[in-house]
Amino acid sequence: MLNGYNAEDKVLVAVDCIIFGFDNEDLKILLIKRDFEPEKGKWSLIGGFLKNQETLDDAASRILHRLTGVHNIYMEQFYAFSEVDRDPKERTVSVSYFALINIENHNKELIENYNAKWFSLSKAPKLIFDHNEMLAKAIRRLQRRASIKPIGFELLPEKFTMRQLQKLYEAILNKDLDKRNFINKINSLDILIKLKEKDMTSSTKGSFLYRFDQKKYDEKLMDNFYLKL
Amino acid sequence: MLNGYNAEDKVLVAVDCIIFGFDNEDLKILLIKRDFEPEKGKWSLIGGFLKNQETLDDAASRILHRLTGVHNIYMEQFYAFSEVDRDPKERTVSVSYFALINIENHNKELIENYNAKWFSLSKAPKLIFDHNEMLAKAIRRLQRRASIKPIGFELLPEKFTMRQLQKLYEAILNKDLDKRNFINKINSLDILIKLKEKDMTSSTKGSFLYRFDQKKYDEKLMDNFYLKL
DNA sequence: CCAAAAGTGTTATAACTACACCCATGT
DNA sequence: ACATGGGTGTAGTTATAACACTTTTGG
Repeated sequence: MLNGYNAEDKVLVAVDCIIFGFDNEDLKILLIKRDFEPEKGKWSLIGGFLKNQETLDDAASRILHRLTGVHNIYMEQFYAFSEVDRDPKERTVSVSYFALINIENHNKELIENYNAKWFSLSKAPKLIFDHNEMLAKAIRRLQRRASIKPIGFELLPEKFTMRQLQKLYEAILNKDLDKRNFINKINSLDILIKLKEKDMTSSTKGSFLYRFDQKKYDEKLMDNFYLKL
Repeated sequence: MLNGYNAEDKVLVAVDCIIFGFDNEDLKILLIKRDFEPEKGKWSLIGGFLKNQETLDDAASRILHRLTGVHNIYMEQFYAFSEVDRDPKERTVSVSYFALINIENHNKELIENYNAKWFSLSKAPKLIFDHNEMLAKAIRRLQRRASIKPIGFELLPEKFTMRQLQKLYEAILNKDLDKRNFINKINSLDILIKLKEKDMTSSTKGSFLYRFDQKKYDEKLMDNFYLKL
């Protein structure tokens, strides 16, 4: 390596992850009770520091894996927070990621060992530092993403019912949707496979299960869902 | 200050700015010819390093002001780039901002002193490091922003004609728009003030000038322009 | 036979797209 | 008188929003 930019300041770079999950009713986030100073014992997002030899994505994956035991979690970087005193201990810039995880599909013991807990969005506690601000921004980003491309399947089990999907979107967008309009809209996207099986747990009649069709989705390149001018 | 997180790695944090301008024909970006190693003499985005006692927004403002002489430039943080070897000299994480500037409204001498130059997007040269990737991402972000809220007035003089505005949107979205539909759409937003004056430079008939009405815009809280489900 | 959730279509309204001619003025 | 860019309206199409009843079956 060439000799560096000596005169410049170096700072700590943290990665904080907003982990969203869904329990068929509410949108939830995973928080940990912090076990070191400062702010020991307070609720916090899951985070860690960027190492010299990894990218931010690497760091986020590492942090998510350490807590949940799961690899290949859907995640997306969304903002760098940099108030000078945001961490009272030392100047730290934090790059935030949001992640979507199937709430059934992670290592419960790991999470318990980390003093982690799922909270409904509406019941989230006060968090350390600027983490509430991060959370608010993450929710807005998730809402936009969900309106723009059919994200969110990551939050459901592999097979799911229309009603589950609708409830998920209602939870993300924080408003009620009309059942028929929702189904028509989803069907018009033509990215789900309707299975022959039914889920019998939610009603006597049972409701058909669907799978997300990644192949069809990729073919359609659903990237331009924006309001067109 | 409490004593720090000693075991953690610190890195350099850079801020790189994609500065968009508009000359009534093309969307342009401002680039500088780099006058220090590595990659001396190559074209580059405008950047600098984050200092210990400033936020990322502060750093971006400082960098933009130093180059253009202008304060209060519209800017928006959009992504942190962190490939380990993106800067061969030293490990650097770069947080990118895009900025919109009225191309007439900056200090031309300053820009010349910095070896800076406006390039049409279609004629942008190869840039150092990962700056082409940053540029591509900035363009996509700008396009989305322009579809979502009436950004872009920042790129025009205070008084402008409908035709100028249309050309700007055509340049941003990189496609032709229908004159009548465009005007109807803009008028339906009801955020412009039609002035009595005409601009006589572009035609014999002259065309009416408009101003952006910040107050009306704020009242309307035009934040939910997204595809609704 | 009834409670509980699933499933299914139509109509009214709003938004978007495509499209062509006249106007004003300087040269 | 003509060349140049400015200005204007409508009709067809598509997307969205509002709305209520029937089906299934376990208890």
